[in-house]
Amino acid sequence: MLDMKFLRNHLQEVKDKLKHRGEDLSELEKFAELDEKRRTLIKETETLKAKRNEVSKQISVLKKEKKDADTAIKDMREVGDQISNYDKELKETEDKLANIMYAIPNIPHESVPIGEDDEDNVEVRKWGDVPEFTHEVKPHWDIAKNLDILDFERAAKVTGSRFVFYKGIGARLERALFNFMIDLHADEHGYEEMLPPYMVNRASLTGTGQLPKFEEDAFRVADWDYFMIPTSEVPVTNYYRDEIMEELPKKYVAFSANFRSEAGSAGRDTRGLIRQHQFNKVELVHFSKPEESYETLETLTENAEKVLQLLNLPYRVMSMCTGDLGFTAAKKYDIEVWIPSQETYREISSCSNFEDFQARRAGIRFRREANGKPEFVHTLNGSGVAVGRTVAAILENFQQEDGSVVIPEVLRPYMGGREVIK
RNA sequence: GGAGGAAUACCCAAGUCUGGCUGAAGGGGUCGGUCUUGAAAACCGAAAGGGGUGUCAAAGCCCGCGGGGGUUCGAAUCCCUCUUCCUCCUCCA
Repeated sequence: MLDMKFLRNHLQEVKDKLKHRGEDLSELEKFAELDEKRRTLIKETETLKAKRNEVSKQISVLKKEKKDADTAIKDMREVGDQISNYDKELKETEDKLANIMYAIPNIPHESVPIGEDDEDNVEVRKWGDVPEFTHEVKPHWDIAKNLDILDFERAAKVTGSRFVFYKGIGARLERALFNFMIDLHADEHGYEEMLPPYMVNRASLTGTGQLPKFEEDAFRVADWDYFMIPTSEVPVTNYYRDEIMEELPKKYVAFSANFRSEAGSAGRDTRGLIRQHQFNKVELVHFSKPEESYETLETLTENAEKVLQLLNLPYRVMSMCTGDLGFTAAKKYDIEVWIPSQETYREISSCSNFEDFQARRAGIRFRREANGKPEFVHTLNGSGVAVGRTVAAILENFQQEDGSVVIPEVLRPYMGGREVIK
């Protein structure tokens, strides 16, 4: 959510900055009028309330002195009716205004490249050498089927499409990966570890920006108004919702399963681990002071890259252009890992600075000085990294001609010393 | 699932029965000072306190005592409802 006062005073400027996002901004057109109406109504109702308070005190005095207060009481009865009329209209106006504010995307940072879609994203850096194979390159689902470590068919029977069973050494690989990632971030990068709830309430999803606009992307628990988390960003960021944080910066590494309906993705990545309704992810979440958040975004991204470097997986870092930023981010880097069977890089991590966009929605603040006014923190998060896609990348990048897969060295202690999956 | 109890500002905590200058006592904490080699403790002093409106800034005004609604001229206080936490019983990985 943007700052209403800022929007009021810089409406044209905001419009200019948002126009490259490619989002529907028609809601913004109604802002000025509703904002004006709101403030007019506030003035009117508050004038009446001040009067009522005044006269009520007088009534109290009259009664103590045993004088007649009937006229005043009668007058105030009418004033009370007027107040409730104004309040009703005010509430309607504020609800409309809130709907608009919740629907306006974040303002892109000045360093974000201007562009329409993923074609216009800018490569920031590239790491590692893309493997060259002398044998036929297989997709990870074929490799996994031969090794009997993933079972998509039975998952489809047991649940439905876009679910998977990890089996045997495949399950061990997944577990090894997220343990390795959590340990790296907790022990080497100084993150505090967290295991969050996998379901959250509506207020939490509104706080981080998934609601109200993107409800169709989430799995909702019937009869509860709880939602399965699409990322642990949601519970971890909302950990401090409606609080004034005493210590800043704070950073957490959280592991969770993530649940996404993938509405609108029908037909895309229908095979394999790339796009599942449920997948594991290690997530990095930062709460930072405003002036430090862009430095933090770089650190966060480097922390995520380190995972791929240690696993020896080739990747590139892309700066998302204005048209591909997503609703909530002011700036976003995607880390994309090389997937040999597709001869392309695929997103494995997304690192974003939301500035105060989420903090304003979620009411997360801090004090600069002991008695200072509370200010909104900046929130950031990034995958560190998506576990299922890492499994896919490992199977494909380290596949051997005989169908076996070499396990990256850093994972071997987590794999009971195994060097190869065969 | 059953029976009770509770929720007040950054934290603790009065006020609720008996509605009326209660931004809301009192502490803690914070800040400044005395003392001390330095600190702690003790003592002295001070400021501020969440949101909105307003403004260059402020003053002022409005809201505000877990959330929402109601009664009343007037609600922290009375009524309804929801949520969360605690105790006991029941159940349970």
